[in-house]
Amino acid sequence: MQRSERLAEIVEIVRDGRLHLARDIADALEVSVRTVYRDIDTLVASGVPIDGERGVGYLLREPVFLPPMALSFTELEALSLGMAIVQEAADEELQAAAVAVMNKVGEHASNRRQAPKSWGFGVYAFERAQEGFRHMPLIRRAIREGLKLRIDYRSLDDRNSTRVIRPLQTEFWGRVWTCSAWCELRNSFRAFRIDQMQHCEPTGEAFQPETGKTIEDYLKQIADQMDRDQDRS
Amino acid sequence: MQRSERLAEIVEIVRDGRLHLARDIADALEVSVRTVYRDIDTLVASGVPIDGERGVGYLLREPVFLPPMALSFTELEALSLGMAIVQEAADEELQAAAVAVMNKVGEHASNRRQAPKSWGFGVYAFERAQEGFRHMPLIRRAIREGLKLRIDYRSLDDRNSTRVIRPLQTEFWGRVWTCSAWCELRNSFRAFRIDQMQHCEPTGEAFQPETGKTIEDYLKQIADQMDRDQDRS
DNA sequence: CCTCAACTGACATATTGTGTCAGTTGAGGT
DNA sequence: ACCTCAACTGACACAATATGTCAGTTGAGG
Repeated sequence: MQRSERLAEIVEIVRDGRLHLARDIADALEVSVRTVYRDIDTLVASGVPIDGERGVGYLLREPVFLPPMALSFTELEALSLGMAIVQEAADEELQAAAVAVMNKVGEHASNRRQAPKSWGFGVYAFERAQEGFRHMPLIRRAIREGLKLRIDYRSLDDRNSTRVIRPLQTEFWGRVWTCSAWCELRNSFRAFRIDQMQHCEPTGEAFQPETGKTIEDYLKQIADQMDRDQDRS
Repeated sequence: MQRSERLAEIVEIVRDGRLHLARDIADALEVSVRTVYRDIDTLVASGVPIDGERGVGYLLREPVFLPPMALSFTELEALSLGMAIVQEAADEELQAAAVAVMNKVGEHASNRRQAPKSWGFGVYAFERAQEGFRHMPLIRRAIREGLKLRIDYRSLDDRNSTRVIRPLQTEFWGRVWTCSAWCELRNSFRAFRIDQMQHCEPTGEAFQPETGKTIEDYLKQIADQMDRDQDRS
């Protein structure tokens, strides 16, 4: 195995977010431990955020690494359009992320002669409702990490309630965002408009995927319901 | 200079879309020509689409290369959301490109333990109007390559006309797409709804950016107009 | 103060990369 | 048909780099 391949392999191994001992990595790649130390040095020197702790092991910090990646022009256009829309249609955190993505991609794509300066897209007419985005970063984090949320919700017919939910997915409907969740008050799936949440905070409790209460179950339930509706008509 | 750095350098050099001789590359990197041939072998072997032609030189084919890139979770979410929207809201060519982008990113992002299987986004409620997308791939190509287009257009008050335009940018309005262009019939900027174009074909003529007729001029004109409107009120 | 595992330095050895040289090949021009 | 150009290939000696072994040091946690 080539050195360069091995470096990529180490990133792959460490990327699962768990602890890894230099010894295990060395065994997996069939090289000596010393070589692993040297390789990790090289990786860290070229910017890969690997943390090593004495007596503990190695861990990759947050970022996900994309290997050198070939995107065609059309794919770059899709990317550029998508990021333009996100900049109009989502909360500030995602807006900033979209800008960051375009910067990372752009700085390398733009030093080609044949590449146009402007990517030829404009995106308008998404009504900005900044208020409605207020809770989105928290909700996204809760979905990622499996955290229960307590929300004060005002339904469309103006009834207020406080519930604990297990957030599963957010949906974008062109203008408004909803969050689908397992509702512990009703003991079933519910979709909540994010702009109708008066308040939203983590309960401090985490939840594990549980049969019957996962996003897959929810999507299946919706699909079944659609089938039944069609049978009726 | 390290071999790995040098390989990256060669990609940088060749990326400008012009011809390069192995000799020139060798001079620029202060290595022998033989080494350049070997390096280019290596690059081609790892998938970089460099074309060499005997007696001519080297050329990089279409793709743009992104270097190993670190994306944070939030940036990945922005990407994922954007691609999901593009899959709903654009023509088939862009849809396919969006899928391809997610596949490229996904195959590397998804073998992390902490990464959720679903990225927690759903996108709905973009009315698909496949007919309206018919001319989009051609228009995008025309914008990229600076090609004049002849269109049969039906305006919203049902008047038909045939014009030659210099397409500058496409805009997405949530439901419909428009194309802003310099109209050679009216000798001024016009925006056309792409779904209202009955027919659309390249004239075969190309155009160069020309003072007063570029996308920058157009955007500036719109900005000026907005200022005037505000003064009036 | 003991253990664990990350880390460092030194040195011989194995592997890989590089330049030089001497060719071959294919396309385009004369 | 022949020439030129520049991509390409193979071989070989030599230079640079990577690797394993060994013998340490360091910092955190028990």
